[in-house]
Amino acid sequence: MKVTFWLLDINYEVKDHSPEVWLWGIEEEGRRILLVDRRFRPYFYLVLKEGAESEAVKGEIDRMRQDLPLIENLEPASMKFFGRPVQAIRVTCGDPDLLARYADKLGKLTGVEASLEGDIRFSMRYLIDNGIMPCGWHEVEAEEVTDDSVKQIEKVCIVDSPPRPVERPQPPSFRILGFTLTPYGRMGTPKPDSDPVVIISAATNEGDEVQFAAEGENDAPLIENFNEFVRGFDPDIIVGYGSNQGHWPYLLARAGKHDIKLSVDRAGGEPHTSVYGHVSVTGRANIDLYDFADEFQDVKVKTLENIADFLGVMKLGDRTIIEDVDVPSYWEEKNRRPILLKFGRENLRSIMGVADAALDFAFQLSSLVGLPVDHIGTAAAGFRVDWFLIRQAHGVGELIPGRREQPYFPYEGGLVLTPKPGMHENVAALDFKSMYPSIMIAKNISPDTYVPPQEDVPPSKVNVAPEVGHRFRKEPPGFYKEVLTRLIRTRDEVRKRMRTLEPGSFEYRLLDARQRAVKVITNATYGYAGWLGARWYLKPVAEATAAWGRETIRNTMEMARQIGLEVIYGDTDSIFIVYDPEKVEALSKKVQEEIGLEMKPDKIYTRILFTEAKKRYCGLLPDGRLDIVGLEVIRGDWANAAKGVQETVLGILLRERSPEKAAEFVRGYVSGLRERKVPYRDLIIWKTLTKPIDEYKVKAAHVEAAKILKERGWGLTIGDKVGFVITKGSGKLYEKAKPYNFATYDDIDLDYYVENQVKPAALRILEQFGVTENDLVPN
DNA sequence: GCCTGATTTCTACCA
DNA sequence: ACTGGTAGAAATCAGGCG
Repeated sequence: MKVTFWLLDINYEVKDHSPEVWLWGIEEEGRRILLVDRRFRPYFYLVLKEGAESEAVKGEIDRMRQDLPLIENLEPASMKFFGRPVQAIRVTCGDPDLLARYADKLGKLTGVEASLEGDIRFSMRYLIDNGIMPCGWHEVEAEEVTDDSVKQIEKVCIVDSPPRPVERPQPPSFRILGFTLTPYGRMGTPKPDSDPVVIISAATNEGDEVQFAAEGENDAPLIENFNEFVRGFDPDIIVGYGSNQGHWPYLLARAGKHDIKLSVDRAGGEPHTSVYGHVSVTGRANIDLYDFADEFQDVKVKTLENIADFLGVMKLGDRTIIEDVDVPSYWEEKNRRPILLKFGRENLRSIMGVADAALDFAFQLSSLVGLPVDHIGTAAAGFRVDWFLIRQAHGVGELIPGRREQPYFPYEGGLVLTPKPGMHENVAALDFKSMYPSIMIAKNISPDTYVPPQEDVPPSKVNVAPEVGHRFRKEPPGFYKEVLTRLIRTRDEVRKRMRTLEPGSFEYRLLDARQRAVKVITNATYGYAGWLGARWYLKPVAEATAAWGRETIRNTMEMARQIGLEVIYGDTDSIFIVYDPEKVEALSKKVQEEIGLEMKPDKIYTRILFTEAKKRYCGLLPDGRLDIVGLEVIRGDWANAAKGVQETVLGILLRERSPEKAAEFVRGYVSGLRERKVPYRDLIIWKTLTKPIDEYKVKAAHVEAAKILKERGWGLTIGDKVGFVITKGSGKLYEKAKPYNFATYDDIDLDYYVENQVKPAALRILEQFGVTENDLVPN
């Protein structure tokens, strides 16, 4: 019987050294289905040394068979490795969990140059070899069977033939569950060992909203209730915020305390932490929206409430925020408990709203890269590119390189010009359309086209990178060139189709998510090529790309000058020039003809202000908005007081061109600040802990604040943002830093905020106009 | 021991 | 746990000072 399904999750089981692949999906008719494939075997490749005989190596392997009894098959294979044809033996081994060990052992044989692909996880192997994409539709021949095990699924089938992808206009309708916990700890950050969960809030995309409350401090019943609720609703997708590192592990630990099995998956098991640190709920897609918070670059402190506020899902002004440590005071008081429950519901609504904004992208990224949607969020950018490339390589018979330990040597990157300081009228920022990918395509830069220095190749056959001298064959097209060309073409096609659709329509949204996913992978490829962890790492690739980039921007500036355009600034792939439409048009044309890359105006500024610093400027756009780049205003580690003042100063200067008025404003603000009129929250400074507290070499304000938090029971880890204020006292700054929630307005060192926050931020700009520190002293 | 300028450490940004 | 280039604050070091 033919089954059409949308792939939600995949896992595998090993029974008596024999693997089964389980594909969890949703049928077109909406039934939830499990497809079991018992026909697939894991394997790896042994690449033979030059001149080594396949039969001889087979003989070597045969002599080891008693040690490696699960070898099922040895098959010669003609493959490519970095574009070079190689002879290999494909070794099939029955048990996927032993594959890596077998691959290592056989890699040491005399006739073997390399053992490859033994590190590809079995479920990924299955997807790749069959061309199956998570979050996509497939057809398969399968027989329905009756399944009497504990699986929570409507239909179980045994697969007869490999599934193949098919096109369908839209995904099935999902059942989505959102959840959040309220843990209760009287000693700082709650610890699952001692502190119960007092509320579990859950909602479904069908409009149900429930809250389970603990009985006193006994959370056993609410865990049971949650268990039941999840099973009853049977979600396809589970969303949370911070659920991978926070809620799931906490809930599991609490369930463990009570000997309750948290059986919320579809296979009768429990959630478990798996690759890249995601929590896997078998048969469902567990998605932690926090893993997609990076998509919202404008939000500096990535809390759920800030992201929900940014998206307009739930405004900060309209909601309650209760810190973990304050939970007891709400929970214990009868009349305050409803506020705590309300806080839970608000978080839940935020989660559902953020899910609405982020899930399309997650699905598209998953189906582009080929990683299951529950892994894709936790996989770092480098691994996303890695898996994308693995798919592409497999498609063209390329062997997948392993990761290798290697030393790090830095190389020179993009070119940054010193700006012409001051105010400029009518300036255009021109930039190259995906410069690095375009260069990699144009120069055929790739690990497989690289010609090492000792190799003799006629100069006419290679492109030679400026400054660094690396050579790349012009033909045939390299791996990166092929891949990037396809990506760019795909994105162009998607965007073309979008233009025929109503923005806001279902398909438009889907395609927009698609093109964003393609863009993310395209833009990460250059950085990936220079990343030590990349399977296709080759320093000369990244180094040559950057060198050609510098040459490109230098040549472009020279052309601009020849045409009579004044260059004010430039950074990596952009130049800022005084705008003259005709000359700019001429420049684009010339660049296209002589360099072969596409360059166009990105933004036109009515007026733009540079200081002498690179990477920091502010422009006024025709619609009246300020475009602020690099300055304190858009940094997350300055007090709002300073950021706000700087933004206002920029506004006055660029819109009204009045340094006097700006200085007057600053004086007024400083007076107000000294009179304690600035809200406390505008004095908080946020900084990230980038390493464990005891690894810091110098004493720093945010680290000292973090230590205080830790003493009081806060659990802080790498990546956490610490909010602190500077309090009165003597000595070093770090001695005066206190967590914002452990200080009051009376403790604040207002002088610090005037002298080290507001004034420097304002003067950074106002100095350009001859305004001095004295001019900012209130009369 | 204190002052000062140079250097290091740290974070967050730009492309 | 994608790259290098950069600004800026604060801590810390190193040397001058009889």
